[in-house]
Amino acid sequence: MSPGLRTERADAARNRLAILAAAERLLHERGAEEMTMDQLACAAGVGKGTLFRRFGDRASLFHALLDERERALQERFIRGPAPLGPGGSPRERLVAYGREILDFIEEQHGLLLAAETGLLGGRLRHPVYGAHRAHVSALLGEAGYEAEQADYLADVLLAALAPPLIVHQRGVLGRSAAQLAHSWEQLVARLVD
Amino acid sequence: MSPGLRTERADAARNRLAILAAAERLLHERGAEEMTMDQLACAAGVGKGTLFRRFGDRASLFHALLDERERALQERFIRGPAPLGPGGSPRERLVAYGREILDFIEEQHGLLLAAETGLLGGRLRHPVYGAHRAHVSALLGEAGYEAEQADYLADVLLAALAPPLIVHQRGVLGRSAAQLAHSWEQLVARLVD
DNA sequence: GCATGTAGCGGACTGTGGTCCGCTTAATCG
DNA sequence: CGATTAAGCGGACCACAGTCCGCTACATGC
Repeated sequence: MSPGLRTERADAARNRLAILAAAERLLHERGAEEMTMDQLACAAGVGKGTLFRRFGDRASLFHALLDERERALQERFIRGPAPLGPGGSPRERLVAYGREILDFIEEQHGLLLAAETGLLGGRLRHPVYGAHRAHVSALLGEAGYEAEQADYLADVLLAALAPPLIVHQRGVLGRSAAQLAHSWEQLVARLVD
Repeated sequence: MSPGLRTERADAARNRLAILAAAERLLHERGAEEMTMDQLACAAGVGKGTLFRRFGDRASLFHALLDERERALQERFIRGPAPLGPGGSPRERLVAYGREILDFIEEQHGLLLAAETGLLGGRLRHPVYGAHRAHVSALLGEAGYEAEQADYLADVLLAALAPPLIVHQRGVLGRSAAQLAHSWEQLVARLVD
């Protein structure tokens, strides 16, 4: 996949791929919740130390698994076709952005929740959050908000699309995906224009 | 404090108070993060089993410690004086509500973050969340929103006031308490009236 | 008081995330 | 090639949350 630094040792690369492949398989068989790091190390045929050396901690492993799809998602709203990508009004783009995130959560909620279990701040301090925040804030800036309020509102809008909240609304509260998309659209309409 | 059920055994009550007192003390000396359940059991002079029998898990212990202050907070916005309590317009009450929550987080952030570490949904499925949600949703209803959108917006507004987000904005992003209060007011102004 | 049933106790135990450190082995250089 | 070196390996180990179950002692009826 990624060429990586030229100095990655052959066995290291082999193990990294083995771990990712084994993780993918275990996630498919059991859920993310049931997969333990010991099981994964065993299934990948590596020691536990190797696992943690490569991925740091459990949450980061899930981030690594999401990485490819996350990258594609970012590509779509930064350089993809309108209304999600450049070309539409800020309002159209924000509405499309929300729909896209809701779809993404619909497909990846298992991984997303599992990746969320870092104690301090969760996803807030992850670089990925910064990219989304910058995007939303820029759209709000285009829509006429002053920079500081745009940043603030970006945090608010992203909080409204946070995986744990969406999953709660979908599952516990019984909201349909369509209802959430509609409510999001009304929210954006209130804030932009 | 609470009279409790008449059938609470004397030793049980004694232990409950000892645990809460010891927890309060340890939290003051070390932080919430550094306090382990073993230490607490030891400091309170009880077995670990007793600790978990009474409080269920670590997060619930912190909820119990917050309970009194949380109850007082709810009392203030449900039955207290305006503009927080009944008497003002929905918009005034929502602005005051946000300020109150921001103050509350400012004082209790240690406990609030520690109480947040439940895997599934965090505070979303706690009864306390339901009370806040009902309050905010009712105010939005008064302001003219239809019930479903009011519920949705209540979730969004509460997400904007979630302790991890506020702590992140205050600490990492360097926003002042006054800036956050101001941004909140602008947000409410956009959504109500 | 004393017997009796049971709520509550406590600490040994378990499962899991994460660390440590002596050993292995891939890459590099002569 | 063989020697050198350090990146990488792996599994024993640790800390901590949460469980289990035989024992204790509180409340209740006599």
